[in-house]
Amino acid sequence: MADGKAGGTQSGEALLFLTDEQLRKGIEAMFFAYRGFTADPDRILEKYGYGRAHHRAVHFIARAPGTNVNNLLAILGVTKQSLNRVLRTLIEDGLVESRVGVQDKRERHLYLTETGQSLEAELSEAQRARMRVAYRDAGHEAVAGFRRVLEAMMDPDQAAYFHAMSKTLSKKEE
Amino acid sequence: MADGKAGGTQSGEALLFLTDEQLRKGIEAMFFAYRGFTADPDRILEKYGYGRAHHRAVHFIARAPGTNVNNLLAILGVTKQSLNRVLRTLIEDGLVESRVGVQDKRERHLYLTETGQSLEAELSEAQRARMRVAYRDAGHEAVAGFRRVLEAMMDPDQAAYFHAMSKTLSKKEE
DNA sequence: CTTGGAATGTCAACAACGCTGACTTAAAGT
DNA sequence: ACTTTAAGTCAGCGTTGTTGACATTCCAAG
Repeated sequence: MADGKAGGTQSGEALLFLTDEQLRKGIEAMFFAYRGFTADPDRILEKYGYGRAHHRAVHFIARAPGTNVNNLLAILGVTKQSLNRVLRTLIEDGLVESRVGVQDKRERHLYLTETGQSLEAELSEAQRARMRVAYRDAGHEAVAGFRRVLEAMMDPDQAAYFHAMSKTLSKKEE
Repeated sequence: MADGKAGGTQSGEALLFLTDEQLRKGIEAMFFAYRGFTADPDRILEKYGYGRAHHRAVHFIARAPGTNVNNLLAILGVTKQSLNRVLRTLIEDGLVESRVGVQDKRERHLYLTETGQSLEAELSEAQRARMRVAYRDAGHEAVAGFRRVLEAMMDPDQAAYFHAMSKTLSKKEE
């Protein structure tokens, strides 16, 4: 436990040889890759005076148009106050529209305006471009593995949102 | 460009079929997985009153004992002032030792104390545990793919640090 | 030996974005 | 009628990032 060179904790030896060193490399790969992952959007956001929190909000509103605030809160995993600060500026700047629910008037359904859609497109395109190159460089088998490991790394409840996301294109609006 | 359902930008069709939808899923997988990735360390850090910045510093000092501040700065990609604030508390709390260089006395070489090593071990063990489970669940082919995609996602200079990291166990101290 | 520049550290101020706690409004459920 | 839920707001705080300015120390070149 002192040096963790090769005799460290291991499990599942029957199937996988996982030295602490290999696991550490995986950890560092996540760290460096995530920085690359956010680098392009960060540069774009800076032009408009927004931050990552704005990007996340815009992304998931684009993904599930008409979602309400509570749902977005659960996906993003932040507090109401934190999201509200971001959402307010996006609404004030005319990127997001907040419509009062018809069935339940307490709820606000969120939509991107045309301006919002164009920012989202710009951010998304930059991020997808990087993913596309990385996917192509790595090959399609690598992509499948990449996705499998990432899914296994999520917290179960987070993973549920991740899977639901594909289907959340069904709008439960009014 | 309005909906990006299936007719979006594609490249490398000869080898890979990459719809915008698949790329978006990859992006979201990174988002949710990174949250899982940091969740365990975050809980531990909270016990001691530290944050992620402390974790990163401790991790890379453990990785390259005797590294100087400038090198750490380049790896972490933050400003001197930002790192210094974190480093100061770690030194005050007796987790990190800063030794004046012998060859060049302007440089400070950084080392973990025993206390620092034990915190690092606790953080690292938690994070490795999650990686281990994720790796096992995904299978070893998936692991190789995971690593390949992550590497392809890094900025070139970041990737250089990532690769150098393995060899930086060579101490250039005094 | 003096001087320029590199490495380091420090101070102040600020911004983004998390958090808690308290409170209001409106609408829905019971 | 009463309670709960959804949303928004205000105030305050902590971490971590940023600039800019400035001091110190010390190597190295003139």
